[in-house]
Amino acid sequence: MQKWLMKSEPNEFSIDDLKACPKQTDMWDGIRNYQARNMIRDTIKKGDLVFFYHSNCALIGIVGIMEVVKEAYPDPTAFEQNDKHFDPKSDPDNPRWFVVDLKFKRKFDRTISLHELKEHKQLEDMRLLQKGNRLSIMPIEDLEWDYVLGLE
DNA sequence: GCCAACGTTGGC
DNA sequence: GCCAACGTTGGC
Repeated sequence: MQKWLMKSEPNEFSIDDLKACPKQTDMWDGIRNYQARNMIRDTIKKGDLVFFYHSNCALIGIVGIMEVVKEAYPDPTAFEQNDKHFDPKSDPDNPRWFVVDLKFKRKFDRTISLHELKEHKQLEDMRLLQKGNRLSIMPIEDLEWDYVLGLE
């Protein structure tokens, strides 16, 4: 089972928003980056666990855990003209963008901040901490996953 | 295929 | 709001 980290701006969609969804489950829509798309479409499997990361906010960091409950299917927002993620080049017969469904597992008692993650030498190879990294979905090594959980 | 211009991400 | 570090687009 592979582990992941996914970023979201809490102003747009926070871990509390996910928790408030019906069945505490929602589709992770709006991914418009090919590297992230490929991971969603090809690699992310049902049962995988995902760190929920809040970006672009006052307290940046990992805030909890979710679980993949449905594997890739076409992102419907790409076909909706009024949606901000509308992409006229995504053909319903040959979809360009995909989503997975994620279910809330739990929220940490505190945010494990980006600042804090940077202080741990054991985490220095984390994709998240590499300079210039902008991927909104990335794999997490098992050792990194366990280490982060140990900080909680 | 090159690369300049433009758009986006995301920490600060 | 700034801006570095990307990614994408499109003319050539």
